[in-house]
Amino acid sequence: MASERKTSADPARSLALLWRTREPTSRSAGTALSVDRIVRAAIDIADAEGLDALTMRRVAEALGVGTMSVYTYVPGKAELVAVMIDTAYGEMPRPVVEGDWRTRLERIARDNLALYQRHPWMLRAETTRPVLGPHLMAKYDYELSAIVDVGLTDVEMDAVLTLVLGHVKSAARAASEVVDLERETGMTDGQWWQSHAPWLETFMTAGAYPIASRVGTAAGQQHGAAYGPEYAFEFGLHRVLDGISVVVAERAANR
Amino acid sequence: MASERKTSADPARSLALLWRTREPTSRSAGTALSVDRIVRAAIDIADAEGLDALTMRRVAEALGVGTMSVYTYVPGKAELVAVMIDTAYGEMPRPVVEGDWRTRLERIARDNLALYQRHPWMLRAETTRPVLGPHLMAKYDYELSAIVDVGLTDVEMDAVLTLVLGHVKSAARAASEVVDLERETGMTDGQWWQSHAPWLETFMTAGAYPIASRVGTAAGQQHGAAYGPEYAFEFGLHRVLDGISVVVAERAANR
DNA sequence: CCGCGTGGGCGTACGGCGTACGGCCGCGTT
DNA sequence: AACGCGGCCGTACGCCGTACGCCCACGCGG
Repeated sequence: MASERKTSADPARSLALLWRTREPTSRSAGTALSVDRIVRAAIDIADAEGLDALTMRRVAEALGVGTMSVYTYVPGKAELVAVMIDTAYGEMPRPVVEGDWRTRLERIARDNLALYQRHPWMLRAETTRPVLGPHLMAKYDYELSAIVDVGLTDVEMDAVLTLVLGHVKSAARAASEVVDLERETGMTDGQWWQSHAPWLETFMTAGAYPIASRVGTAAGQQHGAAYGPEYAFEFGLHRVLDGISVVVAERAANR
Repeated sequence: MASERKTSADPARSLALLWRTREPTSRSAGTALSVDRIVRAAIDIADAEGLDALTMRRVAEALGVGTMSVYTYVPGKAELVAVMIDTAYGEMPRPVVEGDWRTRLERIARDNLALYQRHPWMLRAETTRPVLGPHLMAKYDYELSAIVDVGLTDVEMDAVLTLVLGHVKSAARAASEVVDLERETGMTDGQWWQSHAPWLETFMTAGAYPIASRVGTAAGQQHGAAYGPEYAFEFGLHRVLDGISVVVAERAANR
């Protein structure tokens, strides 16, 4: 079962780790381990095999050291995951995008989707409070800059970003579920449905859930699975941007 | 760490459990345990102490039986959680709402938010494929009926619901994080920020992240924490509904 | 040049998890 | 009255995160 949190009681320790406040002593120069090497190894494992495969023993093994050596650099697993998350944010592109705010926001949404596709474990790890590392700050700053001049209040800008990123995360999660259900059961999404459908029909007395049956099969088969999540992402994104346009237009009119 | 899934290889067993296909034999009449009693106990534990506190030993203890007795009625923990989820869906109200589709969708969003507030563990448990139990079907059917006559295609109706419910879940998750961070650290959201802020300022060299700093403090202090998540929910919901209005109007015009 | 303190590395162990396995026992059926 | 089957559950296994304390080599002050 998920856990995380627990520790983190000491803000100084956690934040110092995220911000890498630790000038390398002459002593630690020639050591085998470092926070960076540990984080890199951990991300590789999580990318390749998912968050469940990420154990402290596994990380240590990948680095060729004893399990407990990892704890020399990282207070615990929760903190390791936090640094992994901030590191992943650091990899994101932050291009200067020509065009209007809508173009920029759409680009941001797609970049975030790509992030979650590259690191699906983030979808299950980001549960607690935001990490407050340097790369998250940079990301937040960059994303705000895309809409800073459209006439919204600061609070509204934050809410807009929250909305867009929330949608991306939801859609990414749906897509990721399809993928790793496939990995775990060895069946495609379509095959999974086919194996469950006959049983479902057995239970559902005819005529119960009429709308659900019609829409469910339509939604299921029209975009024959695997393309489903992408459709949901695109549809939702355009709806969300349309909705934001309304406030933006309001503000522009009142100016 | 989170796990779930694993088992579930056998659709028949899982679905039969969800749909309670199991006529009570004369033998099982006077038994102490039942799927319902187990599920009820499990939901009580998860409601009161969170998903981390939900262990098979704990459930058995609450029922006054041996740990392994639970496995007589439930194949494993993943399946238990699935039944818990479907049961929770069953508690939701499904009133006939007067008014237009927007009124009904808004009501649905609030009902779903209330569900997540009553059962915060669902936010962390619903990760895998939807449960396909009778109550989820009923919920899906009911929610579709709210927008069945606005002129959208079946696929679009599904996407609209996905969008709205996704937003609700994101907002509920944000709100839930505030609550259980408070429970775990014993500090309010404001206190947490105050304890981290001085450290953050130490690390952030002045002038870095200018927009993030301004907007972050504005967003943080204007609606002085604890009210933040509610604002994000309301703001996002109105934006989403506005966005949906646009497609609905398009379809109405083209008819 | 030498001793020593310190910090990196890690072996062992503990408590807790999900659950496989096999046995016991009392009831309903024949 | 005998039987077998299904509810019940004690024990044990292999995982997990991590507390604790030891060893050793290295860098520095004398």
